[in-house]
Amino acid sequence: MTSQAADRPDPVGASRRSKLTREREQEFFDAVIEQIGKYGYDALTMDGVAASTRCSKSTLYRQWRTKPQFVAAALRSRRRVGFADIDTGSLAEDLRQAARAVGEWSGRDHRLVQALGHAVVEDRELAQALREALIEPENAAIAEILRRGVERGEVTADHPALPYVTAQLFGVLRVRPIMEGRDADPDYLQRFVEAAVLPALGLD
Amino acid sequence: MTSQAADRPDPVGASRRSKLTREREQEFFDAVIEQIGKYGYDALTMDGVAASTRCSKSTLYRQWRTKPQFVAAALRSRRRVGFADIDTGSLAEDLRQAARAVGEWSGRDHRLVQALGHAVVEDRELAQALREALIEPENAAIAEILRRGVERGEVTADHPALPYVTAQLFGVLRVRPIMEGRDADPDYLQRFVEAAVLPALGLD
DNA sequence: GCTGATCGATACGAAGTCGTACCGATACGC
DNA sequence: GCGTATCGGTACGACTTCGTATCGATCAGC
Repeated sequence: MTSQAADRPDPVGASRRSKLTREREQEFFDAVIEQIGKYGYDALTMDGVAASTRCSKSTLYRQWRTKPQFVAAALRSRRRVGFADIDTGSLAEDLRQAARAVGEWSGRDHRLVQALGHAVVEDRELAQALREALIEPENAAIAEILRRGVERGEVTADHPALPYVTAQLFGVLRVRPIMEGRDADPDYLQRFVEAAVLPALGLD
Repeated sequence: MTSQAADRPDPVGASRRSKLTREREQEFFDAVIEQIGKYGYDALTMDGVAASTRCSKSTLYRQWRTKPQFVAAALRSRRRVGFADIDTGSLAEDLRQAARAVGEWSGRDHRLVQALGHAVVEDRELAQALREALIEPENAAIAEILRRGVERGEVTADHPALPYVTAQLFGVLRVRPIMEGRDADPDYLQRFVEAAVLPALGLD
């Protein structure tokens, strides 16, 4: 156990002895995420990130060897669950709130998934980072909501519609912009849950 | 009316007096579609198309001014409906068959939509071509199936789940590869229709 | 047939990108 | 404090791509 204390500016990678603070590092990652969401993975340039964050490319390439590895790191940095704390005691209400949460908070993230859609085919590390950072947490959050519903006896554990709830939710989220040219806002998603998801589950 | 008869090799653009036959033109388009589906829009290169079809870039740039216009033309060339002829007399059965058809035939096309997802944000013409060529026909085919169901009185015209059927179908189609790492094959889609779509419509 | 435009092939300029190398200046570790 | 590694800045080489230009060969139209 080294004397590497905790009241200093919290350098990244204690073993690497980098001068970058975690806040600084997060600036890089935010820039990456923003660029990709706006212009796509291919349009993301290391020069661009360096310029917009006023760091040098040397720094980026010192910390992360290549562009895909850099992006993967940025993705991992935002691993978090947006609606894991939903627990109203009613499956129907949980799903309604989840729908709203997905619509509000996934606006940027689903753009990210869309933008990375083809890049991940070619880079295994990128694909795994994407799954860990965005896909799995969402998956797990919905699964947890459903699990509690089953536990309370609101639906049977082998209800045929159960395995499709997550796909339904994120499916319409991603398809509406293409089909109708409008983003899937919270209202739309809640109406969808009300009209299609709950009835399929035999609720409401 | 000129003597420009019809027993000749059918040149492209009668007014342009091009020497390219329609078959030759279609070869270009096929190469474009294949490249995009495999490697994405950004990875598609004019040089690549020229090389793989053994034509010269001069030819491509003579006929289509820029890369987006070229791609848009290629998209328009494959405007067609894959399952417009489904009409079993039963809404439930129509939807089951549509699900299978979507799974079989959309394998390539939905890859295309995915690959073009971000490119269309920046090019208006490309976006419109994509809509006309792929989105609208699919939309219309499902709408027609639903319309007949309403006509036969199998569902009411204002059934709340009605507006979401198309989005659901294409939603899970596009999301399953990301969520589960597996393509949405015909079996999967039919199970989904059976378990979620039909119950939501009050059928079956 | 003759004329002229289009074809395929190739070379080229301009622009942009990745990743490396070099450079003082600064801040850390001892 | 002093050495040293990392920082930001920039220049660079190799490469790729778009779109244009050039050039002989070939095919259409009259």
